[in-house]
Amino acid sequence: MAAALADPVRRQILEMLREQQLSAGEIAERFSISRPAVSRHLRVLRASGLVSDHLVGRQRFYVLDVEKLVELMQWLTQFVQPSGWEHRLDALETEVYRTRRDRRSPAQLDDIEEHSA
Amino acid sequence: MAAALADPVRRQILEMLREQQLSAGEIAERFSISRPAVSRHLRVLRASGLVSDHLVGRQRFYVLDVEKLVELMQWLTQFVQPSGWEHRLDALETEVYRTRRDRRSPAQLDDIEEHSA
DNA sequence: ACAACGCGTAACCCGTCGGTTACGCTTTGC
DNA sequence: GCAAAGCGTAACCGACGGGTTACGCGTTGT
Repeated sequence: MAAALADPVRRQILEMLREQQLSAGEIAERFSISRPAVSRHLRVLRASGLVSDHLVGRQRFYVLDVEKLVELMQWLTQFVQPSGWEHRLDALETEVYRTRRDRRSPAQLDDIEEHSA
Repeated sequence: MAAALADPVRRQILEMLREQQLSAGEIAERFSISRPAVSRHLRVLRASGLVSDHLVGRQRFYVLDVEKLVELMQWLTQFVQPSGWEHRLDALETEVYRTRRDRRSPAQLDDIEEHSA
């Protein structure tokens, strides 16, 4: 998963998806690289579980899935632990779902089962 | 910097340094890969500012430098922000020094000034 | 002074990554 | 039904990453 964050393009994609869900095309047109190149970055993000996708007609929409980012955050706490953080991290999960609610639409949650990276 | 965290060996090294400073040899002997290989991982960590090093005779000791990890943490907050976190992040810097205090060795804190990667 | 130690660097090999163009499949619209 | 749109995949290629062995340089100890 950490490897997925190594690439600046992929990090930028995640930042885009922070505000709203986007189709593959919408994402691609914001980069100067070719569309297939972006498509593969999206595949990596998908495989690592950082984003979810769902099809709407001929478009594929991507949605940020913060769960893995929370894991990263938790890993980081072993190095940096401001007082009172541990409990906050427990509460994270709940907060996450609230944030996620109004992003995705019909949304199958199956993709959350994929484990790789 | 994110690229430096992509490799599992390097992440593991950071975890080792969390408890105590270690010499290059001490680090290397905990891996099954060759010493030069570890040495290069250390170079990457050094270049990205994740660790500091200081020489003692013919040994080179490595010390964790959490600053860049704090930056990562801050980047992550744009995706995950439990209520009340923003202020805690401001207080992070101070906490960092406390954590670092009781590592064995004289421990110069100058390394926090180094900016790279 | 000299052998051994601790560590970094160089040269090399090979797998992976990230870019490109060409292509194919499904959906949309006329 | 057919052309165009929207994406993904395949094949190819240069660059990079991480492993190895060989080597060099400074430090330590006798």
